[in-house]
Amino acid sequence: VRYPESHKAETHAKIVAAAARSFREHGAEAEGIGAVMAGLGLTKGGFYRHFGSKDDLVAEAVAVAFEEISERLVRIAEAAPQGRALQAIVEHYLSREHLEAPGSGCVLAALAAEIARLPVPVRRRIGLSIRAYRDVMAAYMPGDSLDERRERFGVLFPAMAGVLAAARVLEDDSARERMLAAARSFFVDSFAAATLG
Amino acid sequence: VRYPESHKAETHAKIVAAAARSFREHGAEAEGIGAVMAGLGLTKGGFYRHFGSKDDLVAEAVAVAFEEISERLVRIAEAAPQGRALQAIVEHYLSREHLEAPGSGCVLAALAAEIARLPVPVRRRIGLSIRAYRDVMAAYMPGDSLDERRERFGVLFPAMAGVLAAARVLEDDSARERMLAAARSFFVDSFAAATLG
DNA sequence: TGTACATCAGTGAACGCGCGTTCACTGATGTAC
DNA sequence: TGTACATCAGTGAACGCGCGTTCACTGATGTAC
Repeated sequence: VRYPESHKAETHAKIVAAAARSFREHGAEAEGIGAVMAGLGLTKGGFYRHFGSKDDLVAEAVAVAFEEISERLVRIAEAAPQGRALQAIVEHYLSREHLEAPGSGCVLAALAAEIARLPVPVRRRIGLSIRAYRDVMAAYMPGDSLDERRERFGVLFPAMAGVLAAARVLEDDSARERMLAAARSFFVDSFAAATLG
Repeated sequence: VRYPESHKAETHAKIVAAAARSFREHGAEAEGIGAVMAGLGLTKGGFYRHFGSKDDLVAEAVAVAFEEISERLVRIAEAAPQGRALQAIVEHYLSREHLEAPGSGCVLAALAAEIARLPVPVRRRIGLSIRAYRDVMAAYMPGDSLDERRERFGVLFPAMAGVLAAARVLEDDSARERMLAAARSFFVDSFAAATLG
C-alpha cells in the first residue's frame, strides 16, 4: 500500500492525539500501545514506524496535552470581560466539566506523579512543555515582573491541579462539587482579585 | 512450618507497610505483589493467605499511609510553638525532605490520580481513610465551625499535594526549591496567619 | 506418656494474559529506463 | 508508451517478560486419644 505524501505525518499526529487523551484518562503506564493503535484502526506493529519507543510517545503526548490545555485556557481568558481573565481561568479549571473530562483536561492533574517517575531525558523534554505553558499563562497572572508572574503560576496551577485530582478521588458527587466551589472562591480571592483595580 | 500465634498478624502488617511505601514510590499499578513480597523475603504465592486480591492490599496500604502522614503531622503540630501549629504543618509538608521521600510522604501527592481510577468499592474504603485524616487535621485549621475547618482542609491539603507533585516533576533542584518556597509563604500567609491572634 | 493426626503460613511451579519490541512480509504507487 | 524495480506505511506473528492468581504440597507444631 502506497500512501499520499502527507499520510505519515497525519497518522503520527493522530497517534499522539489519541495517546494524549487515553494516557490522561487511564494513566500512561496503564494504557498500552496496542490499545492506542487499535483505537485508530491500526495494529501495534506499525507503531515503530512512528516512534522509537513508548517513552517517545509519552513525551510527545504530554507536550501536545500541555498545548491543548494552554490554548483552551487562553481562549477562555480572551473571552472573559475586561480584568476578569484570571478569574475565568480559575473558574473553568475548577469546573465540574474539567473534573469529569480528564482525557481532555490538565496533564498535571492527571499525570504529575507518573511524570515524576519517568526517566530524566523524558522529563527534560516534558520540562520544555511545562515552561512553554507557564510562559503563556504567566501573562494572565498578577505581578509586576515576569519572574513574579511565573512564581505565582508555579503556585496557583499546581495547587489547582492538586484540588482537581483530589476531587476526582471522592466518590460523592456533592462532596466533589463542594470541594471545587471552596477552591474556586479561595483561588479567585487570592489571585484573581489582585488583578482587578 | 508452624508459626507462633501472633505471626500471621505481624506478617500481614509488614506486607501492608512495605506496600504503603513502595506503592507511593513507584505507583500502585507499577509495583507488583511479587516485588513487595520479595522485599520481605517471602514468595508471592503466600500473598493470598493474607489478601483476597491486589486491590485489597492497595486499600489497606493507602489507609495505613494516611494514618502515617496524619500521625507525623500531628507530632509536628504539637511540637510547634503556641499558635504556630498550622504554619509548622505547611512548612513540613512543603519541605525538601518531604519532596525527596515520596515513599514515606503524603498519599495524595503520590497516588491521587491513580486512586481516582480505582474501582468504586476500593475508593469507598479509601474515602473512610481520607475523612479520618481530614478530621484529625481539621483541628489545626482556622475556622469557627467544624464544617468551615473541614472545608479549608479540603482546599489547603489537596493544593499543597498538587504543588509537591508538580515540584517532583521538575528536574532542576533549584527550580524545585523555588516552587516549594513560594508555596510555603503563600499557604502560610493564606491559612496559618489567620490562626495567629 | 506416646502416637497419630490436624492445622495452616509459606513455597514454588504453573495458568492465561497483555505488555513493549522486533521483523519478514505486503502491495499500491512512484520512478527509472 | 510500456515494463521492471524501489519505496515504505502498515500487517501480523513471534520474542521474552512480568503480571495477578491458583493450587498441590511442605513441615513444625498443637491437639486428640
